[in-house]
Amino acid sequence: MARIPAPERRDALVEAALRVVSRRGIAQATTRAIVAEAGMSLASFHYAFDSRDELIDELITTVVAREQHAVIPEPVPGGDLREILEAGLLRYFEHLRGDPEHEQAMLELTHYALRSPERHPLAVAQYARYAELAAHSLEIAASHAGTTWDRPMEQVARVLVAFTDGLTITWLVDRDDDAARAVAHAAADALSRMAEPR
Amino acid sequence: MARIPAPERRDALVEAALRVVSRRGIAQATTRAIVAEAGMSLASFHYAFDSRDELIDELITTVVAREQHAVIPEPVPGGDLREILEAGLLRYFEHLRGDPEHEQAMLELTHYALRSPERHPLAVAQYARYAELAAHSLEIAASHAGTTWDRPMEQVARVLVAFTDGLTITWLVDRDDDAARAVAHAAADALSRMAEPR
DNA sequence: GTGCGACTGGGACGACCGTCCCACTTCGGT
DNA sequence: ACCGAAGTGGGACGGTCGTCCCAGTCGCAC
Repeated sequence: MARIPAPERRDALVEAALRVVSRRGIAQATTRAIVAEAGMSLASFHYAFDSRDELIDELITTVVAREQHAVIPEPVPGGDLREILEAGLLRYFEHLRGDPEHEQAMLELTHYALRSPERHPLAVAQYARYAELAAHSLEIAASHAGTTWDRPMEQVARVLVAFTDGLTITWLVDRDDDAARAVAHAAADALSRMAEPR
Repeated sequence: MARIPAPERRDALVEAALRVVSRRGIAQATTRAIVAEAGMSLASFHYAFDSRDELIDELITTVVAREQHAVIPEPVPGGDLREILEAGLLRYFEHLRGDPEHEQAMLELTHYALRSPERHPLAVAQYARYAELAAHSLEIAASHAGTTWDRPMEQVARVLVAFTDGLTITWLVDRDDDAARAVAHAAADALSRMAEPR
């Protein structure tokens, strides 16, 4: 096997772990499965990481830091706030449809982190990151629509995160595209009513 | 040990399994942990069930059939539709706050079912049940408010389920009561705009 | 009361888990 | 050229998992 410095091997293992979690779930993401996915031997795993827990923690941290599927990157030309928000939510939905396993993996990682006190902060950080991305999108949306949020943006962002999450889980279960679009429509409606014309 | 007929033992094991899953997560719901919770010996498990998978399947089926935390059981006297819906969502939120582990367990069971093709229908049935309960609540709400839904109720119910789920996960992560109430408010707002005066 | 089917308990099985050990190979600095 | 550090591979460890076996015990129909 090619000789790879430990730091690079850590990265490769994290990527392999993400693929395994996405494809088979976190319960199946054993050291052996991850190592096989990365094409390494078992010893290389514990040369790069002290433990599986350490890898999972780094996986969550990495994937959260990388998260960028901003809900509203490009505004609808000439649209009002509600239309811009809905377009953003639909854009997220298309992202979800394109890679359902990734969002499923993110959700599983959240629940995994939620189960142990020392990992709970990772889940909190994950959703704080979501809220940050949501706030950024909302800022752009309001600016393009010429409106101002009628309460602290963090609160609006939290609502958007909740709506997005609800859309995700329900669609992952029933794969009902029309229903998901209805959720996006309703969510955009509710959010747009949290703003006032500037 | 007391002699218990197999059918009753099945029930007791399902109840014990639910407690274990709620308290420690489905990954920790091993045959030994469940049997210890139920105060039985390991052999009794496989006398009542062919396999752990069979128990988990029955656990999901049972707990879904029992699910009843209707979102809007009692209408607000004199309130309009939006207020009734918000009161119902807040009622659900109080239920969630009272037993967070149960909702966390339900979510974990969903993700567990989602991971194997033969169990996927269980998750679909779970969310179909949620939608059924939601539809029932919406029916009551609309009737008390003197309004009619402007689209098939199943669609409105699906949106309510998504909103409820989003509220649940985000609150389970950050335990932010005010944020959850804001989600309830926004969700009620969006839903109420899917109805017209009768 | 006796027999037979229902139920119980303890112990064992093979498989798989995370982790570790150690002899070996390769590489970069001198 | 060499030497220590860095990286590699295979195999083994103890532990836990789901499952199974079997000798034993209970309760009920006759």
